[in-house]
Amino acid sequence: MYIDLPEKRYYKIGEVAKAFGLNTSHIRFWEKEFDILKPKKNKKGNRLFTQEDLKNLKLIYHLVKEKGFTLEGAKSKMKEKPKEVKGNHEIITRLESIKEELIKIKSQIDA
Amino acid sequence: MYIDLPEKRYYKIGEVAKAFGLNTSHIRFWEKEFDILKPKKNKKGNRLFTQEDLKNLKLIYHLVKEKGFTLEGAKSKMKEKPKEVKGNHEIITRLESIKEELIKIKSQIDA
DNA sequence: TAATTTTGTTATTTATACGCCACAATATTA
DNA sequence: TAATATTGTGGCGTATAAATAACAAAATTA
Repeated sequence: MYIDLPEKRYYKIGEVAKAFGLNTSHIRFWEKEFDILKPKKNKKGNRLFTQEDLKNLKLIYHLVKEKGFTLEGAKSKMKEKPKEVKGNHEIITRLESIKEELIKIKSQIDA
Repeated sequence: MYIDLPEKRYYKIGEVAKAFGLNTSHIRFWEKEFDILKPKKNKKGNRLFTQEDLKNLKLIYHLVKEKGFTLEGAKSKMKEKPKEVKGNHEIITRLESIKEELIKIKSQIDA
């Protein structure tokens, strides 16, 4: 999952969905399920996802799709250990991006 | 969950089910799902649950019913981090029983 | 022996986690 | 401008997962 998105202030639901390989209904469904996921809305009601929202979404994705929690399990995990969960997940995310970097460097050396 | 069972070598499925508040179908269902759960059988085919089986069942129960893992999530968690999972769970179990003890002691002091 | 429990297999039920569609409003592209 | 695309809300449909029930035969227990 998670194709890189360009850096910007707000993302539309379609971009977000595509980046995660989910459809927009799915994103909105998770939004109903998870209190943590609360994108702003503009005057017309369109969702504006911030980087922070993306982080939260990524966390949900991680727990549900990668760790194998039920939605309820993921919710209570986030409620009970918000710091641990968020902290761990940020560390994992950072390590993953470093890994990407290293792989790129390696491929350059090989070339 | 988990009413105490008397100490003995083997437990029948009915006793086990009652102790966990599950029905026997459920136990057999989990047995099919989780490789880790493999009670012996006597010559006639009746299940004989050992203490070790109970531990494993307790662990499954913990992950699925208390932590909120899907069955798949619980399986892969046990596969990927068997020591961590088992170790943690044993520690939790021991601490819980110590807690029980302490509560008993406290109630005696209060009296 | 009679009552209860257990067996494996299969069927059924319930719960979870979405997917899809309708319809309207707005935005983008040709 | 016209056609196409995107977003919204809301509701209904559904695939899969998870749990339970049903069954007759065999075993165990009282």
